Amino acid sequence: MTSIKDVAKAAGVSTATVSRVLANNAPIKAETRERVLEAVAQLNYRPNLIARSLRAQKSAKIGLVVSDIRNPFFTAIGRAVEDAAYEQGYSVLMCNTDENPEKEELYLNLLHDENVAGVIFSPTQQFSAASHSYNAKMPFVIIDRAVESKETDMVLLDNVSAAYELTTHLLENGYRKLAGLFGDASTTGQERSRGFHKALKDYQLNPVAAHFISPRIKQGYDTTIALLEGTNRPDAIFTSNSLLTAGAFQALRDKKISVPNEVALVGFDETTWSELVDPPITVIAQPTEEIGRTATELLFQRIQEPSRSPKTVILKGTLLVKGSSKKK
Amino acid sequence: MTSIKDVAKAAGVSTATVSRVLANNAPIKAETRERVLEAVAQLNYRPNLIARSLRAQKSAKIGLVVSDIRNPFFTAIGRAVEDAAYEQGYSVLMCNTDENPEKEELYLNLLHDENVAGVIFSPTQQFSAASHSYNAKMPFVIIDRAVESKETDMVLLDNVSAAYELTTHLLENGYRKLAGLFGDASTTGQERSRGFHKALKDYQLNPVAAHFISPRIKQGYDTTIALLEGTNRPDAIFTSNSLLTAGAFQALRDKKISVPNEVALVGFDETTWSELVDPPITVIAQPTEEIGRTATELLFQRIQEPSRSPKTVILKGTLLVKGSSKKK
DNA sequence: GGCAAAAGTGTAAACGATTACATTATTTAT
DNA sequence: ATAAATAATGTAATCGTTTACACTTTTGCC
Repeated sequence: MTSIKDVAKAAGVSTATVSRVLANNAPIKAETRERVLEAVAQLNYRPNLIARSLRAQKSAKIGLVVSDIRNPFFTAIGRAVEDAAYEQGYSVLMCNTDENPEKEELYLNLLHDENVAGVIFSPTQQFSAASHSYNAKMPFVIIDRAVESKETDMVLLDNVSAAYELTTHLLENGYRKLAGLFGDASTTGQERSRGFHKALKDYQLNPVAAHFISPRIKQGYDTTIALLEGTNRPDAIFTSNSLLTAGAFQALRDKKISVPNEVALVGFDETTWSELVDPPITVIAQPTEEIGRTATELLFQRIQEPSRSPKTVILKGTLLVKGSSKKK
Repeated sequence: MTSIKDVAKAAGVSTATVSRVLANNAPIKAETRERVLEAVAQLNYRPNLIARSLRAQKSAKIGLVVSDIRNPFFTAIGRAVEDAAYEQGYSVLMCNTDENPEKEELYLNLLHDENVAGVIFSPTQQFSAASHSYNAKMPFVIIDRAVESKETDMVLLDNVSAAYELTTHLLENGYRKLAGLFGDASTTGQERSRGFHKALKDYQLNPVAAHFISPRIKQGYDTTIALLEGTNRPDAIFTSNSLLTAGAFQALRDKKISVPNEVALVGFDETTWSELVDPPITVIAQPTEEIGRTATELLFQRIQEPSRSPKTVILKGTLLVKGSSKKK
C-alpha cells in the first residue's frame, strides 16, 4: 500500500508537507503543492482514514441508532441522514436496537469506540434516564422521541398537536366511538395518546379503548380483531404508527368491515402503501426528509461547537385526509 | 481517556500482557488475567478500535452498498446483513449509490480507506466491467445482480426461472396480451425479461410491450398509463420490481381498471403493501433474510480465507399467488 | 536431575497519518 | 540595507493499539 511517505519521497518533500497539502491547513508554495498533487495522482495515493482518525482524534463517521430500519419512518430518516452526511463527506454507521436497551448500549459504546464524530439517535424509553451520562461522551442528536435531559439537541414532531388534529378530524366527521392503538416502546406513543385524549375531552367523550401495545403489525392485527369482536365496537381506530396501521387495516379487511362507513382508520406516516390501499389511509405525514436533514445539521453544528447551547427543533406533521376517515 | 497503559500500570503488567488478555491470543496465567480484567473493570477501560484497526490492519466493519435503502428489498437485506454482522461483532456502514457509478466508486474507495473487512455490494451495470480491479482490494460479495467476473462470490436469485414461473402463471390463467416493465438499472431487469420472453415463447406468443425503464414508482405509473391508453391494451402487466409494481398498481387504480378481470398485475418482492391492497398482488417473494445472511456468511468466509475459490449461491424465489392474477 | 519444549511476560518497533516545534527562506517596513 | 515579520518546509513526537523478538520461568520426559 502506498503511504504518505511514498508520496513525500516522490515529490521530494517531507511527509508534513504532503499532509499539509492534503488537509490544506497551512500555507504552501503553489509550486510545491503542485508537485505533491502530481505525486499523489501518480501513485494513486489515498490517505489512510484510520491513521488520520487515530492521530487527529476524530473521524468522518456518524452513527445512526434506531429501533428498526425496516420501519418506513426510519428508512426514510436513514436515507435523509445519509444524504446530508454524504454532502459533508461523512459516512453513516447503521445500528438497529430492536427497542432492546442492551443492544442500544452496546451500539453506543461501539460507536464511541469507533471514534464517531457524533450520533443521531432514537432512544428506547429506558435510555432516557441515562441519557446525560452519554451526553458527555460524544455529540448527540435525539430524534423522534423526547428525552428528559434538556442538555441534548433534539428534533421532534409536535406529537400532541398532530394526534389532536388527527383525532379532531375523526370527530368532525361524525365518529364518536374511538379506539386508540399506541406503541408502547417509545415516548411517541404516549404523546400521541395525550393528543388523542385531549381531542376527545374537547368533545366530552371517552375513548372506547386505548391500548399500549408492541409496535408490530401482528399486535396491531390481534388487538384490532379483539376490538371488533368485543361488545363495544369502535367506529374509528386511531393508530400511532404505520406498523399498527397496517395490522389494523389487515384486521378490518379480514373481518370484512367497510372502511370508512362502518369503521374509520387513521394513523401516522405516509408510506408507499398508505395511498395504494382501498380506501387510502388518512394519516399525519411526518417530514422525514426534514427531520433527518435537520438532525444531521444540528449534529454537525454541535461537532463544531460542542459547548453550544442545546436546541430542540419541533416540526409539524401534515394531515393528509384520504378515504379512510370520511363517511360517504 | 483511559488507555491500555493505564490498565497495564494498574494491573502491574506490561501493555503487551493487557493486549494479550483482551485479544485472547496467547497463553496467560490465570492469576494475571484476572488482575488485568479487574483493572479493566475498575478503570472502565474500553479499547480504542481505531488504534487497534490501524495496528492490526483490519477492522470489524463491513460495508453495504446498495442503490437505495428505501427500496423494500434492500431494506430487508440491510437488516439481515446487520443482524448477521452483529452476531460476529461486526458493524455495518450503509451506502446508497442511487445507481450512480460515481457515487459507487466514491463509496468503494471510502470503504477501502476505512479499512473495512469487506463489502456486500449490489453493483450498477457500469460497475460490472471494472469489478475485477476492486476485487483485489478487499473481500467482496455481490448480491442481487450478477457481474461478469467469475472470481467473485455472489448471492443471486434465479431470476430467469422466477420470471418464467411468474409469466407462465399468467399464461396458465388465460392472459395472453402481456406487457413487461423492467428496471433498466441492473442486470436483474434483463434476466427477468429473459424469463418473461422465454415463457411467452413457449406459448408462441409475443409480448404486447416490453419496456426498460428507470426503476421508480413514477416511471412505472407513467408507462402503465401509456400502455392502458394505447391501441393495443395488455390484459396483464408484468413488473420486475416492487417500485414499478407500485406505479403500475396506482395507474390501474386511477384508470379505474378492474384487476384482475380486465388487467392482471404481477411483480417481484413481498412488501408490506403487496397483500394489503385490493386485490393483493401476486409476486415472486425473494428470500431476503436468507440472501442477506448468506452474503454475510460468505463474506466472513472470504475474510478468513481470501484465497478460497469463489462461490455463487443461487436462491429460488417463491411464487405467491394472490388475487391480482386470477380472473374470477 | 538435566535438557528441551512450552508457557508466560516484557521491550520496543511498528501501523500511517497529523502537528508542535524548529528551522530556513522570503517579504515587508523603516 | 537590515531587522522584524511572515511564509514555507522539515524533524520528530504522537495517537493507542498489536506483535515480533527476546527473555525468564515452568513443565514434561527420560
